[in-house]
Order: sequence, then C-alpha cells, then structure tokens
Amino acid sequence: MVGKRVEAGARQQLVTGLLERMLVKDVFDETCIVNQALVLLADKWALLVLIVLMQGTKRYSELQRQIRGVSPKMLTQTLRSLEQNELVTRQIFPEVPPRVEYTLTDFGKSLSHPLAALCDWAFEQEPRLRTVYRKAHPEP
Amino acid sequence: MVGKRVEAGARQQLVTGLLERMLVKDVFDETCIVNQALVLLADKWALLVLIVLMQGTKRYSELQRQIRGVSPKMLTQTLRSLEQNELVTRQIFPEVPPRVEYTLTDFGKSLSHPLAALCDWAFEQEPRLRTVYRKAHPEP
DNA sequence: CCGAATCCAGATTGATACTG
DNA sequence: CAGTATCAATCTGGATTCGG
Repeated sequence: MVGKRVEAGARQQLVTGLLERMLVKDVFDETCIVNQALVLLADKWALLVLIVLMQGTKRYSELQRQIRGVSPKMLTQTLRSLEQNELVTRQIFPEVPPRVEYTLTDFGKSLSHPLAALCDWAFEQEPRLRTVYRKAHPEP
Repeated sequence: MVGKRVEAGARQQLVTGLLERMLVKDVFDETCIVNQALVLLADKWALLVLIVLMQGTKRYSELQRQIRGVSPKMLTQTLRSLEQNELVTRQIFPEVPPRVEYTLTDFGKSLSHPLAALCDWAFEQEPRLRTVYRKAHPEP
C-alpha cells in the first residue's frame, strides 16, 4: 500500500517534469535531444534486444532464440547499430565453435528505467493491448 | 532531496518488477505482450506524435509545425495508425477552412509514464547522446 | 556448427506537387 | 487547412553462401 503510493508520487513527478521541459522547447526538430534519442531507439528490434540484454550478457544465438521472428541479418544489423551507438559491447572469443557475447554498456544500462516503464505499461494494459493488436493484425 | 530518494526507490522497484516478470517468460515471440506493445510503439514518428499530444489536443498543422521534418504523408499515416490503435482520437469540424483535432485517448494517456521516462532519460544523457548521434550522423 | 556477409524481390519512406 | 497522388530512393526480410 505504502509502496504503491510512493510509486504513484514519483510517476506524477516525472510527468510534471516532462511537461515543464516541454514548455521550454516545443519544436521537435533534428536538434531536439528527444528526437535524437528516438532516432537511436525507435526501432522494434533494437528495443527488444535492449530489453533482453537487461537480463545480462547474451550470445548471438541466445538472442536469436529469445527474440523469435528476427532474421539473422536484422539481428546482426541491429547489434552493430547498438554497438555503434555505444549501448552494447561485442566480445569475440577465438574458439571453435565461435562465440560472440553482447553486453549492455553503462550507457545502455541507463535505459533500464525507461525500458522497465514500457514493459510495465505493456503488462498493465495487456487486455486492451491484445484487443487492439488482434484488430490491427487479422490473421486467416 | 527527499524527492530524489523517493524517485530512486520507485525506479528500483520498477526494474525489479520487470526482471521478475522476465523470468516467467523469456521468449519474445509474436504472442508476447511486450512484443505486441512494441509493434505499436517502435516507430519514430508515432512516439514523437504521442509525446507532443501529451501537451494536449492539437490540430494537424500544429503537429506538422512542432514535429519538424515529418512529411504530410507520414504524419497522416502515423495519425491513422495511432487512431486505429485507439491511442488517439480524430475529430473533424465541418468548417471553412477545415479543422481536424487530435487528442490522446485514455489508453494513449496511460503511456505518459513510459514516455516521460524516455524523455527524462534523453535529458539526463544529453551530452553522451549528442556525441553518439553526431558520430552516427556525419554531415558535410 | 556458429556468426555473419551477399544478393535480390518486395515493402516502406520521403520529397514534392496537387486538390476539396 | 488538411490532407492525397505520384514517383524515386531507401529499407527489409528470406535464402543462400561463406569463413573459422
């Protein structure tokens, strides 16, 4: 009970903080920091990879298994992009069979709060989300 | 000071909650609710539109002005998609000149916490974010 | 065998011009 | 004002192939 109230308080604080900053600059051009952040993050595979890597270091094949539906090409491409954006590090082990491990950097780990908020939202809104999703993705 | 501690507490709580749920189901296939959420949200324009609409109801032209760089086609497409996903409502006024207003639904408003967390992250990490962005988007 | 590069058809996006 | 139409360019995904 107390925990819930504390969380709700922090939430309100965050929203207010956002709106305050919105007033400072209300045009989202390419110099806006929020816009630049979204260029790195607004990507389905990138977000999924980051969420999975929050569990800890993973091998390429583990990522491919956990993220069902990603092609090897897109997984590689996504990982390279995340690496270039310093959110993930890539470590190659010169073994047979080869092993490559991916780990979040500190910068990547700093995304834990936003990503957790997103996942929490998905769980909270699960019924409505599933209804909407089914309507938008009608399968035979 | 107290405010900061409370916020940090809530943050830790959120991250822990996420990780707990991760253990329940660690495969992100198309039935995973997080995956379905990302299908709706992992889109640069959609996220920007939602963030701007958190400021309140907006006309089409206001959105186009605030979201610098979006083409009319993509803005329309994004708004139609958000409308179909029940995150936004579209209201047409039979006037001359025509007026169309877009407003977040309650479902859309429920995204305020995750979106605020994302914006807060962008502001917190601004220096590093700008460095990374500049490296990835070298202009002549 | 694992991780990744290549090639190619099809989908998505963006810039611009145009209309009710 | 609030969008459509059109066309070029880019991006995506799947199959295949390759190197250690």
